[in-house]
Amino acid sequence: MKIVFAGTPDFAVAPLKNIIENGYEVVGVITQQDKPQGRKAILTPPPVKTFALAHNIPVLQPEKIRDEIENVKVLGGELLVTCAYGQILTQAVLDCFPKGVWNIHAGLLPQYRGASPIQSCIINGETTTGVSIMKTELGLDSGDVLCVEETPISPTETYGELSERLSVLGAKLIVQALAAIKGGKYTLTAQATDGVQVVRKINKEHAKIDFNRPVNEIVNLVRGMNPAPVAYAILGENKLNIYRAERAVLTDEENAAFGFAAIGEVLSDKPKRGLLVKCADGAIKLTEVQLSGGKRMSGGDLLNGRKVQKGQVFTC
RNA sequence: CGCGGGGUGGAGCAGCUAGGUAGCUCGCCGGGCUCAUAACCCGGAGGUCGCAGGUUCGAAUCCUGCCCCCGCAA
Repeated sequence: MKIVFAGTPDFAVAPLKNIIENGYEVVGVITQQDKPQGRKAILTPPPVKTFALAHNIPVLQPEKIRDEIENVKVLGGELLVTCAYGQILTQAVLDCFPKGVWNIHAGLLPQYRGASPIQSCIINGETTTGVSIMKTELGLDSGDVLCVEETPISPTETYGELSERLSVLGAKLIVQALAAIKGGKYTLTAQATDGVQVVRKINKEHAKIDFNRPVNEIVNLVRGMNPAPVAYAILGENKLNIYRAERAVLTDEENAAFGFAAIGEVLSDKPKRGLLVKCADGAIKLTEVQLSGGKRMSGGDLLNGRKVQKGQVFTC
């Protein structure tokens, strides 16, 4: 069975690797174009491209895949596996593959269709997610599901950590799915018609912390934004990136003392106590932070250098 | 030539503009107070101030070159 793999970021590498290691013939890889990365804007190939080239697999990087149908056909694949590729496919693309187009989706369906299933799950405070292998059709993540495996989300797990786990899970599932497809023994299940939800791409605009929100909601936002695009808060002229945070457990004395504090006010003066900030329903402890231009450090260290002091108030 | 911040004992910072004994907070070690402590008090160890040149009687501080780290924007 000749397979073409379409994917772009790190997330897609493990599945591609596992497909190859299970003896499938990957005749081509389709990925996004190289993009300038970092401060020097160095042109960087997507991780999947790097991996493919290292395994001597032909790589296609169409600006718009729908305009390069012929090149896709030339690869000679019978089946297309997509995994975080980053472009919308057209019917003409789907028609290139007699054994179908199958997608590895890092979320449960139909609740988490769309571009940011992993991040959105965490931000929404879900305790369970999973990976779905589905048949790709023209609708957005609306295709029939071949198999699903669920996994619990730990209360402190970040976007990056969960993404890594789901990538490995996806790698396992796609190989099972390919075996089923190859043997012709599988059943497709239509997605439920209620509970459909499409989660959009997450960007910086969603990453600003509003301390008027409940503590748990902010903690989840911080988790879902780590490592990118990273939650942040504004303190005067400074922007503070927040990588990790947790609910602060307050003593009775602290509760009494903090009663009059403003929303967003820094409550702690002792580095040992950690960096506590007042929220709608309690206090949040910012445990890993980074000031513009500075290193990442604990909230305690930040207090220690007095870049942030008790009584200052974050802009909400 | 995209914009910008930074490299000072183990950690986080000040000192640099107007060169002249290495500072602060924390950690660590020892002692004390205490029923006890992450609290408090006393004492101590620990730094070629990113690297290399230069100016100077004297450089963390001024000049030149280089290396490294990071935020923003793409």
